[in-house]
Amino acid sequence: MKNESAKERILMAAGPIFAAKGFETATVREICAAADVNVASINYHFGDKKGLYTQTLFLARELREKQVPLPVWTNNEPADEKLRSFIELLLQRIVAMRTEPWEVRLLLREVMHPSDAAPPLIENYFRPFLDQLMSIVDEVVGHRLPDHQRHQIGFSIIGQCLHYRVSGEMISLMISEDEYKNHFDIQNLAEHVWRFSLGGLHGIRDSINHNQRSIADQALAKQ
Amino acid sequence: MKNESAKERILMAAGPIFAAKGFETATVREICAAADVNVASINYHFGDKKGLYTQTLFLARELREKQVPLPVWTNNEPADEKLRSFIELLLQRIVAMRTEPWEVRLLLREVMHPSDAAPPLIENYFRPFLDQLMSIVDEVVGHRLPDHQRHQIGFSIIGQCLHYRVSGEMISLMISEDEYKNHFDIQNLAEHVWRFSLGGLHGIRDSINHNQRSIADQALAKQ
DNA sequence: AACAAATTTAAACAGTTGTTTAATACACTT
DNA sequence: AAGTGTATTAAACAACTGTTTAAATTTGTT
Repeated sequence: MKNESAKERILMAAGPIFAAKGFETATVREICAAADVNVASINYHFGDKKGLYTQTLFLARELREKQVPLPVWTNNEPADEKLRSFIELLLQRIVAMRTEPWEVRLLLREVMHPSDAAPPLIENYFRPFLDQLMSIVDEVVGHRLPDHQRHQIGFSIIGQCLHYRVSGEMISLMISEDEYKNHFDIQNLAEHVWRFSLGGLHGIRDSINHNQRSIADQALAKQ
Repeated sequence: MKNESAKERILMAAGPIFAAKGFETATVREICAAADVNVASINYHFGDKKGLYTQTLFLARELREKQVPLPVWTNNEPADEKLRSFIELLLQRIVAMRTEPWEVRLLLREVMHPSDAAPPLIENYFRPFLDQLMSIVDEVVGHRLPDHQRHQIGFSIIGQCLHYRVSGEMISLMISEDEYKNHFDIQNLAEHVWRFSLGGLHGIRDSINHNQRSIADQALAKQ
């Protein structure tokens, strides 16, 4: 049972607990009990509680990177389909209710309340993710939009997905159990967010083309 | 300075502190110091800390209801414009960074981590809000969609807005200061979310019409 | 086997937590 | 003015917090 070293066991035990309770509410005694080590071990190996938290956060990112690497598509995959699978990946990463690993919960805590450890997390983890999403958006729209608009669109898509995580409990309280079971699983949500976002992107694409050639827009306005 | 009763002062002092720190991290001594009352007063007037929290939560909803009542439009306002102003209201209510009152922060805490006090909050506050949004969606789309789709659309719009609150700090860390100042104020965000969502809704509307008469869809597919 | 360094341990530390107590002060009616 | 119920107070309570100490144990090296 004690194959791993005490330091490793602490690190592994700390993850789920910090993720569930946050830095303040999680206690060192609780973590040490879960790791089956003495209360003094955290201070010996990590200096203090904060040191352990930082190390745990870095470990979470490292593990998550290996678990779900950025997707790579065949070079001629349609942009719409890329967006579809990206959204599904996003939902699966973030919102997967039952099997959600502690790494996700911990990283989400950091998203909502960034600490000093946030910047390296952004550069190595979040920005590449957002970049890939935005490059798909470029493809769907037809060309590269201004930075601020690319960001806004990215956040619109991410925001929709994240909402089912952040407000997930509240949502399940607001709709019937049947509706929740039948229409709010990952597959159905991905389908909806995809269609909704695709409509938004087409609207943007068409409003640009409208300035150049008003054909498409007239057809839209007619019906 | 002590015009109000001790009970009222406690209630007023507790709001901002619970909102800023959450139930666990906020301390009774801190609240009592802010209210300028004895430490025993909370237990005397509210039974225990939890009792005070519940009362504070109800007060927050009550105050917020008066501060920002649901908007009422002229009967012939265009649906698109209703959606526009609803989104702007939503962003103003939720995301207004600087002047954000403690009531909003406290209610948002409850959205993310519902307690036993959540159900009455939903019925009296959140559901009417969602209902109004969905009825606007009905107007834009042209008729009433199935319940699950109405909900999904509502959550797509709310999710986009909420994201700027939930992940606001992280977003400000991810984009340049200039871009943030110039393009991520309430006005610009409302404009974007509106256009993006309108596109999504038009997409849904057109895909329905497609089944009946394929004119609009052909025009879309052509360009 | 013997020494030295690294690790683990039980115990105690000083500080904070929410809550309770019993004495005091206040407001109000009779 | 006396009496009564309400409100406030300082003090102490027991439980818990992160951290430190110094002794005991394990580990690795010569």
